[in-house]
Amino acid sequence: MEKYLQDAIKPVLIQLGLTEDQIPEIKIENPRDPSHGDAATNIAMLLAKPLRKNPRAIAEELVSNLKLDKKKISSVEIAGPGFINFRYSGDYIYDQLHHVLVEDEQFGKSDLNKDINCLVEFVSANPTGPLTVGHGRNAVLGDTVARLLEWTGASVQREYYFNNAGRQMRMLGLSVMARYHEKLNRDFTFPEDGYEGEYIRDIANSLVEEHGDSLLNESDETIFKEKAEEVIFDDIQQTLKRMNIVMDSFFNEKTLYEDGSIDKVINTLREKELAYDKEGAVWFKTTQFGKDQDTVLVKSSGEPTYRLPDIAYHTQKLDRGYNLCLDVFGADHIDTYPDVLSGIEVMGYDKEKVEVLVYQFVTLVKDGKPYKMSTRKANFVTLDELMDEVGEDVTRFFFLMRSPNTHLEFDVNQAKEAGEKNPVFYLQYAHARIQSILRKIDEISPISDIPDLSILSHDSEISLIKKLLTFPDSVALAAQHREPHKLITYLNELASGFTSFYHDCRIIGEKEELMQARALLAKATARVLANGLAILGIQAPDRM
RNA sequence: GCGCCCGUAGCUCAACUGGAUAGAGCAACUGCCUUCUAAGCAGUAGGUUUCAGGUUCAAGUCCUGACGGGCGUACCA
Repeated sequence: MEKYLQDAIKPVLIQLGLTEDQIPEIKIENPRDPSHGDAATNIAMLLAKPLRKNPRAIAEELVSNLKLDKKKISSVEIAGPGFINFRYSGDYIYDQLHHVLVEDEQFGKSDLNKDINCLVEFVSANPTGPLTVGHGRNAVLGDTVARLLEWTGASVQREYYFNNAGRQMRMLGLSVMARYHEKLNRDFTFPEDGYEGEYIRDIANSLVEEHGDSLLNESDETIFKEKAEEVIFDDIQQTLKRMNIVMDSFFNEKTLYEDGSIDKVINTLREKELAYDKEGAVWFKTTQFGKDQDTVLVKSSGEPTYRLPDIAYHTQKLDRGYNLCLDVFGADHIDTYPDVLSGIEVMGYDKEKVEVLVYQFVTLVKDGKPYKMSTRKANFVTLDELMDEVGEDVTRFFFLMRSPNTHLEFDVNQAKEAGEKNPVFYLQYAHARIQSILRKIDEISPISDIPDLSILSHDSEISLIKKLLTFPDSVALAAQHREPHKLITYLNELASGFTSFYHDCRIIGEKEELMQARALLAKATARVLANGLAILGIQAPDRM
């Protein structure tokens, strides 16, 4: 419809004497206030300046020359400072409602992003411990944005990037080793920055079960580290699966050393004189790209910092043919992003193809007080614990509920409430309620596929239908902004629209024709709720 | 100090990226279950969008400055 209106308006503007490039983008939007019609454009106001005319006069001229299909648009009004408001005709609305039912599980999909071949990299927690609440937001955001992109036609790959070498992993191995000795009542020294979580003991215990005391003579931590990695990765994958997340690939940072990507980056930077040696380390001239300081790429110990593999990783991703690399990470990593972009640009890649989705931190709140969380110490809350407490659907929903750009306060008490206070159930309840009605109708008189929908004329019916029709727009909007919460806002409005309808209009007990039409409207609503919840990765239950 | 993000109802947050009378949920108050699920509905109250300027037909949204909060600013990831 949006396109239809744009295509109708454009020739009129040309007719009014404007050239192709004088015409600004013709924006069609859904007015907030339904009394302003179903679609509106501000084009007349935008043209006021170049045409040096009163916007209302432009609007009038435009409207009088506009040829619109009566079957689609029933009225056009000029309002306020020069808005042009369009109202859909009944025929159009009923036809589109029918369309929802025909498309069914596909309704809401588009080919908006059909040219995008995207790699979404997310979670990417190193296997040093179970996923925590902090990772939760990352995981759910990444997965849901991936789903949104898929719904808009993109082809999407989900990848988990990790590093199982380096200091942190060594520390993990040493921690397990210490616990192993502890378990066998031997002397042990727990490393100073070791991992203190209880899970380390579990890993050590299972080593005792498998190997008895035969590992006591192991002089280095390797075997402990490997066991830890295996157990922890297993645990992480289970947690992800529980959250409805399945990765397509896991990418080990080590690969970048093996395939020469790392050397290539260093060499290229040196050739371009953007990398240099100082005090035994290799530095990247980030000051050339507007930074206050140059940054270290390779430490004097010979170990690279994370920035170097990060750059190599991105070039590698682009080499694999993706035209969009979407990285999801927390606000604390924001500073590395410009360096990576500078790096890949120097390497001759298009930095426009790399996009970052940054999210702010999560605070868990319980009984009105924030949880204290420190990752290294034992007092973090794992994602599994959180899901045990509030459930998987609620967990996903809460992480998606807010704009990624604002801090998220996760109120555990509110999340635990089975009803009223919990916004997830509102959506699921609406769906379950409709299914229940449909089951009952099915017993009385099975729903026909082609009732006369034009019998639907109550305000609640009409506004519900119109709400249903904007679902694809809402999916597209959320996808383009990479902001799933926009879809949640929509679904809340939809559910609210349904409950008003439910309140105002009875279905069962009305005369056959009306019951059939209303049943179909309810069915379409359930479909859209289910599709929306599917994008969010949340169940749409048939009974509650 | 510098960089990024944020400041909207008592609380948690929206506001289609510059549009028309700033909206939801929770908390408070008033009604509504003999009828399709009350995990619900209808209504009341709650605002100088932190403050001060500016840009324009139009500013919560853009610009400048202040104030307040978060994160970063490592040869940690």
